[in-house]
Amino acid sequence: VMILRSRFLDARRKRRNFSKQATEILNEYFYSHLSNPYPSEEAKEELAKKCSITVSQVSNWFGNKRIRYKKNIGKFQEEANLYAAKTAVTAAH
Amino acid sequence: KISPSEAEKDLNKNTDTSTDNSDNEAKEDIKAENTTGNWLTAKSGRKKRCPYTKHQTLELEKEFLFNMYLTRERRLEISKSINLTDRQVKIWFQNRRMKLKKMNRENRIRELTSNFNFT
DNA sequence: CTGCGTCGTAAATCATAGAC
DNA sequence: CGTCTATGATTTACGACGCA
Repeated sequence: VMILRSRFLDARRKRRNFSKQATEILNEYFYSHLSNPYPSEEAKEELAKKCSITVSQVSNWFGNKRIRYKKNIGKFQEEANLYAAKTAVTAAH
Repeated sequence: KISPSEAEKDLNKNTDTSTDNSDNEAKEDIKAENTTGNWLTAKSGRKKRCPYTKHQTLELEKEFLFNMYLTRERRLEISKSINLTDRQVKIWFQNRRMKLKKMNRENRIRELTSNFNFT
């Protein structure tokens, strides 16, 4: 038990990139709210749950995303189009 | 409760309702200028972030251990001794308290999670 | 009105996972 | 495998708001 416990606690120490699904969900929200990409506390909680990460991590992600997007919109254009198309389809039905 | 920092956002807010249905066509114009809203408005005249030295951080950290809140006098002494403005010291303590709060929050959650998994 | 408190964030910087 | 860059986290600095 202690071994499992320490393993669990250690695992938490190393930063891992988020899963592809999590990033997918975060990006969907970001690009579908591009005019005001500031999720409310409630929205953050929901995103955190869906992504299996913490609310703080959601905040970090949006903070990083906003500043990096702003710093180089061109670099994100492809990604933006991709998610725009995706949400358009979703919205369509 | 709804209040938290809504003010700043209000400044950038736009009428979403208009975005939903939108009558496309002229979209391109709107898009080109407005897709990103005004949220990228840069903050003006802000001092550039300047990482503190190890010594400065250590002194601040030591003082924080002694007391989380500073009197004006103590703040002045410290700022002078480590060559920071007293405003910087004030803000450092504010940020440090927020950091502590966050750490406590995380520890609490972690403990609950641990119990769930191992007891 | 002053003045310091929290809260949420911008922006720069740090650390290192991971892509190549 | 060693280099780098992208990515998540942390560190300064404020603006907006609160309370005494």
